[in-house]
Formats: sequence, C-alpha cells, structure tokens
Amino acid sequence: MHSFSVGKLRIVLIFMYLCIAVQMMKKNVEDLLKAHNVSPTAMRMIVLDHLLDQQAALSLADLEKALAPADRITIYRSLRTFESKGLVHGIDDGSGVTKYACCAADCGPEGHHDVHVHFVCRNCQETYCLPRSRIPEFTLPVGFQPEEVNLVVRGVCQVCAG
Amino acid sequence: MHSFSVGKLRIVLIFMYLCIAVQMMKKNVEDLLKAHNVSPTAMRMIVLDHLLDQQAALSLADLEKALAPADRITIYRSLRTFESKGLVHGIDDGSGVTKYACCAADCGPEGHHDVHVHFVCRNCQETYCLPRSRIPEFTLPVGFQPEEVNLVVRGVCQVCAG
DNA sequence: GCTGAGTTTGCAATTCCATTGCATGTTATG
DNA sequence: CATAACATGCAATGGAATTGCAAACTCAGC
Repeated sequence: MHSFSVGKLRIVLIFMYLCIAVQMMKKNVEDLLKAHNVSPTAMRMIVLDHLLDQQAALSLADLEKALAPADRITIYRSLRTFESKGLVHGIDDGSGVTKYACCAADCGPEGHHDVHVHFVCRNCQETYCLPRSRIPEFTLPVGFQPEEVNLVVRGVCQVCAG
Repeated sequence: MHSFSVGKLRIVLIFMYLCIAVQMMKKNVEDLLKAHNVSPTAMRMIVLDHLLDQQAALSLADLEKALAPADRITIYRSLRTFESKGLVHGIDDGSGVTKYACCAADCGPEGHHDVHVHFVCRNCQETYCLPRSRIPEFTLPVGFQPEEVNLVVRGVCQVCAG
C-alpha cells in the first residue's frame, strides 16, 4: 500500500526514537534525583533537566525565563534543595547574582568536592565551569587555615575570542 | 618655677607631637587623594583615613557605623570614586555585601595591579587582604583569555586560630 | 572679596535580588 | 484510602546597591 512508504516509515521511526529518548532523559533525571535523596517531582525534573543541558551557568532569572510559566520561588527552592544535596552548586561570579550549574563529580549533602575554576566572560557575560583547571597551590601567611577556595577568572571566553 | 615641672613639660610635648602627627596624617591623606586626581574634600579624607587604619576590609555598613553621622550615600559615592581612581578596591567575599580595602600597590584609573588573595574568616567574618600571597599560575582550556583573577579563601584567620 | 560654573553632598525614592509566611496542592506510607 | 510529610504558588518582606534632584560647597577668574 502506498500509505506505508519509506518516508512515512521514517517519520514513525523518528517519532519512536524521540519517545524513547525522552523516556531515557526522564529516567536519567529521575534517577539522578533519587540517587541524591531528592523526591523527583515534575518541577524538579524540569529544572534539573534544563540545567543539565547548559554549557554555562544560569541565574535564577535565566531559569525563570527559560521555564516560564514556572514559578520563580519554586525554581529557587528547587535549586536550594539541589545545592544542599550536592546536585548543583551556586556560583558567585561577582556580578551580584548567583548562578547555578550542575556538579560534575559526585558531590553529596556533606559537601561539594569538585572544586574547580569559574570563568566569567566580560563580553557575553556567561559563566563557565572549568573542571579541567585545578586550583593551584598557594601559600598563606602563618596562622591562616584554609578550608574552602573560590577562584573566579574574568576575561574573554572561547566563543567570544573566536 | 614649679609650674614648669618635667611632668607638665612632657604633657606639652606629647600634645605638640599629637598635633604634628594629626597634621601629617591629614597631609598624607590629602596628598594621596591629590596624587590620584581626587579632590580632597573633608568627607573623602575622613573615609580614606579610616580605611587606611584598618587591618581588615570594611563594608559600607561598617563605615557608616564607624563614621556616624556621615551619610551612607556620600560614603558610598566616595568609595566608588576611590575605586575608579585606584585608591581602594571592592572585594566580593561571597557574603553578599561588598567590602572595601585600600590598594597596596600603585593602582590607577586604568586598572588595579595589586592582585592578591583575599581571606574570609568563617569565625569572625573578617575579610583580609593577603598581599604577600601571590596567585600562582594555572592553566585554562584553549581559547579562554584571562584578564582578571579573583581568589577568595575561606577558613579560620590568624587571630581566631591562635 | 565676589561671582558663577562645576563638583560634592544629603535626602528621598527606586530597583533588584534573595528570602520567608502561609494556604493550597501533591506525594509517600502504613 | 487516610493521613502525615513534603512541595508548590502567591504575596509580602528585607537588605544592599543605585539613582534623581535640589542644596551646599569649592575654586578659578574677575
């Protein structure tokens, strides 16, 4: 029959593939949440999924815009929950607004382990995590006991530098 | 005569010394302002002098309290002027409020040169500049061009640890 | 010393982000 | 399926940074 042409079959296959992909994505996000002892509610899955898609860190306002009409406060509280469970980390890049990005390593409620450099582009204003750039050793005056290090580099990013 | 005893002479000398010291201080602050192309108004001299006295960085609220009844906005604008002329630098220590400290090296309107580590004590909440602690080299991914580095260390300070 | 342009100051008001209270809706559990 | 615990959404609050504007001040030139 003409109705079962190769073209239509391709469309059906693509549709099925998309369904499976979405299911897998949802499964991944859901498992990720469960693995960190966070109830996988609809809202949280949407927020986390969107964060996982990003190259750069997002502010609360960014997320609100992207996920409209989701409630800002709910997103805010999701982020706080994620942060306390080691799923994402907030970044203070000096811009005055906190930005959020997913943790790369396996952080947990007891703390964040993937200490890395953050890079802020003065051109596009994006904030990137640079997990490959380890924070180097540095010396402190006698008596100062370091516990936590935050290294933010400003400059021009890969994309803007061309 | 008994009225010119050694004790009274000492008091007179101390008084004279204090007068000279205050004059020198005022002269120093005034010259410092002039050297950076900032009109040495009374308000600005008070703010800068107080900042020069500090071991730790001060927030706008700290300054307002210390210099009461000086106007907060005026202090704020003095700090902005100082910052743009390279006299002081603002520090974002992650606490959410900007703190200010005098520049050690000879910074100018074109930029701040004394790049150093900042240390925040989680006990006393003070923020210290550590000019002796140079920020070491670190590697960035290809294409990222660093221009400015901000290294904030949290921990326990000399005073609280000792 | 006086005047007037330019700068600085002080008050009031605004903006923006982060955070909380509370009532309602949803989920997990026995 | 009932109920406690948790999550959500709206409204409101709080605190810091910032701006507008009129009054006060500073300083150069007359």
